[in-house]
Amino acid sequence: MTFKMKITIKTPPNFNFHRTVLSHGWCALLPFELDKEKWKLVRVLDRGQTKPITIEITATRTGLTINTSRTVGKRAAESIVRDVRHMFRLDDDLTQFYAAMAADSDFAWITDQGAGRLLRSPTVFEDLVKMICTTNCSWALTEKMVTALVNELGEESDDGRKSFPTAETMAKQTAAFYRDKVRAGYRAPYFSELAQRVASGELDVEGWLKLDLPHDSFMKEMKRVKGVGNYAAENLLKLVGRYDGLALDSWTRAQFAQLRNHGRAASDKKILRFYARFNSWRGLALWCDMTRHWLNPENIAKW
DNA sequence: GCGTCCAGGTCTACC
DNA sequence: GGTAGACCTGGACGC
Repeated sequence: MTFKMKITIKTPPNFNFHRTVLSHGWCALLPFELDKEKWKLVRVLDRGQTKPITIEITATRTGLTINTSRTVGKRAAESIVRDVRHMFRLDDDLTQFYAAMAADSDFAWITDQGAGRLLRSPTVFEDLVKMICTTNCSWALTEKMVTALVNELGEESDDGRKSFPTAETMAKQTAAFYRDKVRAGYRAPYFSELAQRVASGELDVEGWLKLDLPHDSFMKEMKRVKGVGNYAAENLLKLVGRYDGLALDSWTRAQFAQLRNHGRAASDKKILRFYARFNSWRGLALWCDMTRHWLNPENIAKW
């Protein structure tokens, strides 16, 4: 497609575009699309009352370049910059994290490479819905559910790509829709209930970004959403900037066994003990540790 | 092609 | 508070 307008953003000195884009699976879920040959991340952004806009993000030595699918005014451009800063965690202060990692020879590569910024969606609502789509199923099914949500309910951008549906749009659909069209199975009623709670204002998930609660209370709050258990809540906590939970699932347990326990299964307590020295950063330390090899050339080809 | 089994995380009922 | 079984899909496997 032809891009109409270019916006640039300066990034922090330790920012690593590749590590952030491939920090976890979100770059492979619509409305993100990754061109791994050219290292371009495409994203459709919801613009509220107006048509969604498609942006293409690439990295330069000192910043990000954003090409947009149409020319926009100053306010819209500022809003796009806000969304990109949010998605790439450009305003997260990781100073203490990097200091802790640099002090441990096994983890110093994280500081050296500027890993640890976990890509997120422009809204907590989108991250929450996607997180529920990752529970209790294969990654292929997660992709299928998210693709159906975007294709069935998203709004078209200038280039025909679609945005992620808003809570208001999702609230209008029945559980049968999520079961039959999205193939969400038993999660179907969870989606309609969640969307209705958010759309009505009863549940303010965007407020989680500024919510200052102890870990256990925060977990309790997130688990009030049906379909969110320990794994989903601890992963969501990472996306709002809290890293004290390990978010263990079958994949991370298997990875730990392979990379840190001579191929033998380890108890959750043992995994917790291993990363306990990183205190409130332990969840992020674990995730970086388990995904270090993702940027090896032979692994990039698999994305 | 069909039937069966299994993995995956959360919910609910029960102890 | 802890636990067993149900939930649902898709892939692997055997026939």
